[in-house]
Amino acid sequence: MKKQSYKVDIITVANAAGVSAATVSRAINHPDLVNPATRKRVEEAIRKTGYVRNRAAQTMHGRRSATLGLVVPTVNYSIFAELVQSFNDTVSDLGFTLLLATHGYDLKTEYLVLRKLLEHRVDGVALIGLDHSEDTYRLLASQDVPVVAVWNYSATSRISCIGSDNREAGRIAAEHILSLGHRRIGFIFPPTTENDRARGRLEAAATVVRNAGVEIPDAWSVQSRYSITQAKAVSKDLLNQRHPLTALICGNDIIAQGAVAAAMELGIKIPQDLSIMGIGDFASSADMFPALSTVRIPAHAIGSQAGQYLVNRVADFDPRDIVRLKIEVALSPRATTARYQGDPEPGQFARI
Amino acid sequence: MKKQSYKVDIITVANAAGVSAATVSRAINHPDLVNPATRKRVEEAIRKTGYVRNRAAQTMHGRRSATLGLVVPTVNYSIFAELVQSFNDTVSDLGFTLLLATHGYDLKTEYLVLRKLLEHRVDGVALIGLDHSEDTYRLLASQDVPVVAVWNYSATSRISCIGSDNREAGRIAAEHILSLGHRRIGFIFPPTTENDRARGRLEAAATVVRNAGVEIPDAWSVQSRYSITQAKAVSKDLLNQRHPLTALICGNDIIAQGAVAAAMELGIKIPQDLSIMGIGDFASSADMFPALSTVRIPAHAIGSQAGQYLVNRVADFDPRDIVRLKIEVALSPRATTARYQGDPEPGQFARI
DNA sequence: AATAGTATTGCAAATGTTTTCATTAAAGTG
DNA sequence: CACTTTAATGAAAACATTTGCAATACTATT
Repeated sequence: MKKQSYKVDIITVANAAGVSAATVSRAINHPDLVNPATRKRVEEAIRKTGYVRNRAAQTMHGRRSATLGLVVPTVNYSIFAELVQSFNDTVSDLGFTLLLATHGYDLKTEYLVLRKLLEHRVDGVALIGLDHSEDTYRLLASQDVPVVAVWNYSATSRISCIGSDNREAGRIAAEHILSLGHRRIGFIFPPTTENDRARGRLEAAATVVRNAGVEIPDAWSVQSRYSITQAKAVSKDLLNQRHPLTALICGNDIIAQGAVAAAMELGIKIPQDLSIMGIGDFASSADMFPALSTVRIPAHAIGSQAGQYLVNRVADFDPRDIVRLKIEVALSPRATTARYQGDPEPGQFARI
Repeated sequence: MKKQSYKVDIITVANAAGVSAATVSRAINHPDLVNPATRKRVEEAIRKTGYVRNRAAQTMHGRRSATLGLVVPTVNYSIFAELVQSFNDTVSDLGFTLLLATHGYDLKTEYLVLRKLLEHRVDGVALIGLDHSEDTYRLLASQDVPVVAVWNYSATSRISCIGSDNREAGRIAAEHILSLGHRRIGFIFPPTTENDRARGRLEAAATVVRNAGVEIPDAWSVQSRYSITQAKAVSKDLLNQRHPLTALICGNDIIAQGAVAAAMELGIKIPQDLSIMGIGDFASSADMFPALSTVRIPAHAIGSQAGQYLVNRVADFDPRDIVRLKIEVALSPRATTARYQGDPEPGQFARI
């Protein structure tokens, strides 16, 4: 009885319950509008027929699709994974299903996947960061779908944004290293084109360092993609050249983890011989050994706030204006950074 | 011109191109059926009007929804993240969009999110493992939607499956440890209820160890959820009790990473004082320090094979019978395991 | 030049809901 | 008891597309 092999639609249910399709629809979407006794009968009929309602039809009618789109560069590694999880948890509890798309750090691809999400008539969409192609911004404007840029905060964003100030994160990382007395500082960052997160962090960190009168030789600033394997290789390379580095500022925790592994493999003592600073504070950073010093960017809070905002926008609780929410970052000094023990007199950068 | 504020549908495009809606539809879905010149005009009209086609209408018509559902326990931490990524990459290239849902290791929730995916009329759906509620199996059968169980292989699965044999993974991990001469072995595994992956691994590992004549005191076998923080705490606890353990077999790499961090923090030398074995081989395992010995489960291959299979099933290229594909696991001995140096004469377990 | 075949297009039906409007029944109200 | 509300339901239109069928215009074939 339960295994209806052929299409069971709302009319099948209506017949089974001895009511009209309209009543079945109401029993599902506006239970308070139908007589409790009737409702019971409908529910029973749904159970018996094995009916699964068709959201496509609902969507087509102009009602909500009950989906939200989320576009991230990648879901590999922890950063965005954590964000995806909290975003999903939040919107899922509120009745939405997640349409996920990734673009592998390519903004042209981002435009294409965004289009696909809009074809599915997502009720709202979240993107990572504020670096997007002009096509992307135009498309979003033309569809006027609720949208939010997640991860980055900017006071001048073209669209609503919920996230942290990456320049601040970079600044804090650099100030921490400087305040420990380091003057010979290496930088390992991801490519900064089409990536405002990394760009903001690097620019701010480098500026702080230079403003403190500390030079950054070109050879001490290298690039690594978002991959622990590559980060480790790049770090090994850098450290093998025996530059007199005493500290390393990394663009994110994954790179920092690679740098830590590289240093340990080379027998460099952390933090005695080399301080390593990350940015991000991923799930594993606090629990690795030695525990990673980093700047905490609260991915969980960001994801859940973004989800909440989007749901509110869909329900039209929130205003249609641009909203900008800044989630504060915080220094998390742990075991991979320590005061420089060498020649410069300690406290020399106390003014920072 | 480009920013059509109000609804632009297929008819708007048809008018703009001076053709019928049917022709526009064909130009999009069956380009070969329409005159090249007309097609050009239609494409131009689409561009000009800013038309974004409505998949809901298409879905409703009974055509493909062009979405695939993926249900995972969680996307936090690397395991499933890696799988999600490769699955998504594969199906995305083939024109599908991913509907993602998570259930937090709760099978009742899994049923509910699966239902939501089916409401959206996904063209196919992938679940993790083979432990599912009876309701779930019934629902899948009644909807006869292409489905595949990912991650686990079982010769007797009720539905198609693509994955590795977790018992084999557990066996290999245990054999590796035994072959190194260890006899005092601790176990840290996740809860095994509603989780056939963990259960298979633990049962097989324990069986191998016992069959070798090695006892496993209850106190040496502890549980930890899938969290590096908890794993580290649990490991510290276990190691602090000063059981004379010489090796630890962990249910997955996350737990193993926590165990490694715990041991290092306690000043226990790895692998000299303690060997630690993981299962999974996540992205970071090879590049952490010391590099983690583990059993490789090729998440990337599994995800991409599963995606490919599902797409084929949707296109009806694959047979409708149950397909079972076994992805081989492999020992990845690295730096966290070493031959036991103590009292038992080496080679004592050579017969294993 | 007539015929058959093929390529291209349009018309209209069909898809599964939701919702407006109308209708009926039941319940208050004076 | 006649009259007005209120509650509960149904009929049918609307949503945006796809596709079977039919019609038309070409192209080849004899």
